[in-house]
Amino acid sequence: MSTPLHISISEKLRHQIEVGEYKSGDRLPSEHQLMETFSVSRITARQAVANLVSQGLAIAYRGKGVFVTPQKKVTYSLSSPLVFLEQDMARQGVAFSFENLAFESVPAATDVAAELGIAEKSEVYRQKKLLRMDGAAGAVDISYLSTALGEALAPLFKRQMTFPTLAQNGIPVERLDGVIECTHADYDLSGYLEVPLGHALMVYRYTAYSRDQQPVLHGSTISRADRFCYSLSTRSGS
Amino acid sequence: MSTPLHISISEKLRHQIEVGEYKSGDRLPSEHQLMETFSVSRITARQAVANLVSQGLAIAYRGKGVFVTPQKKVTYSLSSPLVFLEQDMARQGVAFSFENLAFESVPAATDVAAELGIAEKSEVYRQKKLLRMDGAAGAVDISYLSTALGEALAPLFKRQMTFPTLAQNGIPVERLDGVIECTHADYDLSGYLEVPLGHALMVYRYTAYSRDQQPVLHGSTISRADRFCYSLSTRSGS
DNA sequence: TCTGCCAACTTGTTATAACAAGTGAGCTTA
DNA sequence: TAAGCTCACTTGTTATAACAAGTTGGCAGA
Repeated sequence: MSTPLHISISEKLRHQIEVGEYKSGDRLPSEHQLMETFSVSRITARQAVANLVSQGLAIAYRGKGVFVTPQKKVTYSLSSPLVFLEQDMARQGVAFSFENLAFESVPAATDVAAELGIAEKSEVYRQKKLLRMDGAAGAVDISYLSTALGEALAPLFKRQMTFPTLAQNGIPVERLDGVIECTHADYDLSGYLEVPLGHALMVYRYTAYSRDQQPVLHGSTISRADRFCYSLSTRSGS
Repeated sequence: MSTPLHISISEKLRHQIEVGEYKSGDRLPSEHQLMETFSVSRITARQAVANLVSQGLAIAYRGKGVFVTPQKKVTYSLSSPLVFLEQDMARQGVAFSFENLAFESVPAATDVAAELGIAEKSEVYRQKKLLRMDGAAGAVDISYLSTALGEALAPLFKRQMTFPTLAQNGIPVERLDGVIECTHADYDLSGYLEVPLGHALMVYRYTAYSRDQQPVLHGSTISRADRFCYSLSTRSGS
């Protein structure tokens, strides 16, 4: 066996949770029951449970047992996770505008598929944008953004693409107390989405260029529905 | 001993990381070395290391060792994580305003201290706000918010408290294409913060009330600096 | 010198064992 | 009946032990 026993067991339990065999708030088998069911030691059974707990799918209470993490509807609010680079620029007092280059259906690249948890080359939607910095010396293209959307998010983006604000290819920007604030009007998809737990929704990538067209920053944001509402992880490097 | 050995050991290691005794990318003592240093079994030494790994402070490589998670500057953007409830309301087309009730230094409650990773009853800053919904029938208090801030964030909030927009006890709200959008002017703390890895920064709590003053929603958001930029987890329930 | 193997060291997995500590049902006792 | 205790069950902590598997440096041999 290449896969460890505790992984097999926790994956089996995770599957049972996902298909509803164990529902929200249900008690999972005790360590002793797992030992007998899978003929493993307590260490292994414990490790399997620990995997689920560390991933937030279960909570353990001493003396009581291990329970599926109680959850209500998992809603995914669509506005904030989309605006990392834009917010950063706005905060630095940089005026900018966008040009939407493409919104197309493409096969998922290997790394994107891995991050979204879907099969390689399955269909994702890619939104490409050009970010222009509007300086005194005229507009300069400083960024290229590529957003890969999974199935769950794509329909909302498609609908949004027909909105007037997006058709104008620009983001309303206004000045407030000396701080330029992006209002994200074209990002406000005004809705919630019920999505599977742990499901990655979007890979958001950008490359920022200096004024002499040298790349100075790569970044990526993966938005993921977790047991609460959603989590973001942003990695940026030179 | 009330505190488990593996907790003591991982806390000691965490402290050594935080004071720079082990720097970013350094190799931590091996399990065998920890066994000898602290006179514990390998299970305990392993558990101590696992604590650090699960918190993102260290990464283990089989055959090589355990290393402090390499990190660049970890910057914490201050605007987005503060506006969950407010954004939700704005998206639903509800006009609202705030009243700041208090900004005070208080001892951390047990659960808050646990979430912030600080000692119980150590000092945190609590901001209390009353959220008013402005309906046709007049203003109704619908929410009570309590934000507990750790040491890292508190100074910025203190400075912010003197800003004119906050002194007016309201958030600028404006109408855009039929959607009321909160501009978060008083939340834009316009700065970055370098914070320790894995450090929880803020516990943001709110309770929403229906018009007949019945509580209908509790929520909490913990913002935490992780090895990328930051992560948010929001839990809401009835 | 270069190649290849091996030994030492590392973390990962798994088993057996014992005690600690929290929970809850049920029984005993007043 | 009601209070309190006990016991069975639960997870938490810790020890000893062995093997698996990945890494690295050194040594032997070509």
